[in-house]
Amino acid sequence: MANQPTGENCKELQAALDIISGKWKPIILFHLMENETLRFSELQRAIPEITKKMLTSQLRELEYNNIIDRKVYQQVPPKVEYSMSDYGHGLKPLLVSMRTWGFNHLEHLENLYGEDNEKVMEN
Amino acid sequence: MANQPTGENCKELQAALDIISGKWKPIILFHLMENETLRFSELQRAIPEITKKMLTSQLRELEYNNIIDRKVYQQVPPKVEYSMSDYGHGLKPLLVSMRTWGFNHLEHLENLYGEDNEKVMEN
DNA sequence: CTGTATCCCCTTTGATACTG
DNA sequence: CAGTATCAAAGGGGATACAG
Repeated sequence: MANQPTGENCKELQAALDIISGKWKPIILFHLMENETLRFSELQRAIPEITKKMLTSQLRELEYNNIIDRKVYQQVPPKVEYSMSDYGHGLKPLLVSMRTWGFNHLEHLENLYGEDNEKVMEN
Repeated sequence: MANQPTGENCKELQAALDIISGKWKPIILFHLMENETLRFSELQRAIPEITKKMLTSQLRELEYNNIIDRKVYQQVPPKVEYSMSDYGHGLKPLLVSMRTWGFNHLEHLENLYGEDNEKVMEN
């Protein structure tokens, strides 16, 4: 997220990529798009392999970018709910377009390199 | 590009992201979208900060994914031309959508956090 | 001119323990 | 429950030298 030279032309594209790229952001976004609101622990259960640290940091980035809302209930034990923000819903069409293109691309790669080929591409 | 858990749901989205994310791929793609064909050295001049190693590896990935074509002229000194493939042109609308969203998002961030704020976000 | 081959660094991600 | 703190590992990216 720091050093992107990208010659003045595509800093906008990079801005978009910063939101949705990363190992966990896509799946977090999909869960929040499908679920209205989710608690921290519900997200953890939905994405079992993620650590609290990563879940926290990715949620914080999305919140900073106003894609999601974070609602804290002042109670013990704590309860925090995450949901897409109004603004964040504007990201949905883009995500859907990307998923569609990606779906077709995976098919395209199969046609090129065969059925059960995992992307090997060593070096 | 390796370990993406992404729970079966958004491997398609990840597939799309794999193509266009990375420090150099967006700018490489934009240059190739604007120029029909470019030689290796022309790309280097267009993106002065990139090293040969990175330029080579990113071009190879794009070629592997059939986004760009690589044409080698068997001559001395060597001459290699890169261009978007027919298939690769199908990526253009998506890239444009992302740039548009990113443009608006940068504006959105300005409204939220002020004019000359670089994204600070420590921690 | 168009690359490869090494070696090094830095950022991102992960494991684990601790806290209000 | 919802995090933070600390330390370690991994992978992407960079500097430089060499090669066909």
